[in-house]
Amino acid sequence: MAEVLDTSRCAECAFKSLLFEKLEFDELLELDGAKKEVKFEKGEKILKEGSEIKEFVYLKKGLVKLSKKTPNKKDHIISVSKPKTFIGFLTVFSHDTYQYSLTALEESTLCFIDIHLIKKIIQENGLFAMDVLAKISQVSDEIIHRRVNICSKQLRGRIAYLLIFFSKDIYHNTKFELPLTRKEFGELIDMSTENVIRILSEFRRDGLIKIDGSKIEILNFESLDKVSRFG
Amino acid sequence: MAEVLDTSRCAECAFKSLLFEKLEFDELLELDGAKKEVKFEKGEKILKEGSEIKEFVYLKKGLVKLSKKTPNKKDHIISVSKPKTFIGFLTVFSHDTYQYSLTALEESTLCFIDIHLIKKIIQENGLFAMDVLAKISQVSDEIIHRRVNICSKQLRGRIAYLLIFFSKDIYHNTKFELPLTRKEFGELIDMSTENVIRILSEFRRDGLIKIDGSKIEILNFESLDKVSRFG
DNA sequence: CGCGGCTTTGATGTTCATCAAGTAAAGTGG
DNA sequence: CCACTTTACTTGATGAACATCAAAGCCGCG
Repeated sequence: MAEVLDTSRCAECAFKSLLFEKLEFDELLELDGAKKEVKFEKGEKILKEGSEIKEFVYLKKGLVKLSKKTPNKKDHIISVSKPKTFIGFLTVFSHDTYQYSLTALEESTLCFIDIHLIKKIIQENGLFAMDVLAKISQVSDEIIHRRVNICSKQLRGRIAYLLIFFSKDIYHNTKFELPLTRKEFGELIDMSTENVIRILSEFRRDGLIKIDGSKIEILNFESLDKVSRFG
Repeated sequence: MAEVLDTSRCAECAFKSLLFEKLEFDELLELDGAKKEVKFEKGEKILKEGSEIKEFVYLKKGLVKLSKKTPNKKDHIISVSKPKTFIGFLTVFSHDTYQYSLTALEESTLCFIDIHLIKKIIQENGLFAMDVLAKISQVSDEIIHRRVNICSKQLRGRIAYLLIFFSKDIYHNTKFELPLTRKEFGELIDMSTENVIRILSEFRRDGLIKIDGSKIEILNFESLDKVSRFG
């Protein structure tokens, strides 16, 4: 179950994150008081789409997915978020309810900060406002960029693109454990589970990757990258 | 050719736009001095991807497309922007160069405002900062939402979705002139020109729409909407 | 032990891009 | 003004890409 942690100070954690660099010390103290730090197990649901936005969500550690139900009740994964980013950026300032569900893909630690406090600090601290803007802009831009890329590729290209994404952007390693089931993998790049498996096997036969269950190793990064760009 | 206009005051124009409601009068005056208002003809290129960001771009009147070249040199349309929105929101605060090209789809009037001035006002005026955040969040969210929707549908659903988008969100009318060629239509929703035509003809045969060149009229909104949601 | 969920492979039919060919409209140069 | 090119649009035919169905193996869990 989700477990509320005896929190470490924001000052220590926040200094590591780009966003909070611009905060004054008393603002950080105020954050300390108003935040909750919660740990989630792999697979645990963090937020449900449609629920009211009360807090600003920061992913301190771990990996989470943003998803949404389609009209025909299928799950659709919008994006996978790396640690040290703010989730829900996309809706927090323009909606009253979360537009996406949030689920932990690995054991993850999240900070929940009262949304009114964040808004207050934004209004009072111009540098902080600029940083939030930069971050929001960057996060949105990445998501859009990835979406456009994925849409315009054929299946082989999509799989390759996603493998390289996990390797380069998330794990910084050619060897990693895929945090998604094959089904989720398909939901993230709009293809059937069967074809996810088929193409992964194809890549294995072609010597591009090695697979052992959810453990994946990229053997030929250059070729895979070519497939990702032109497939 | 693009024509620099004898500009009307920001105060008048801006008061109509949500974003500028929160500005003080002297800030508006400052904007007046720092902005350029330019008119573009249909088809004219406004910005090229890769060029340096010096200005904040506001679409006062008209319609523009955001596009990008794929690695194999094809054009890809990211989004179509309605008037009274800020373009380039997606990159202005996180990059030095524009990530997308901008082209006028109709005769359009755009305002260019020195980016440093905007950043200065954001830092000094908290309410303005909050408004920019809300807008940026909303614009990004819409684009992501549309992209995800389009990706997850089959061709019939995509075409229907886009027709309804133009009818409801852009023209507020069941009758409108499609501002895109069939080819561009395809570039926007990732499908071949031929299939755009084929499916439009199909919709015509089924009595869902009426087509006369680029003039389109939606005859059966409900059915088209069903196709859009479940196709 | 048996059930359900995840994974895998093969077979089948649908959806879609591509190729080819033709028409219409619109600009271009003499 | 007319031949000439170019560009957008349209339809049909073909094959490739892909989803779906079916069946079987695997593993964790009650």
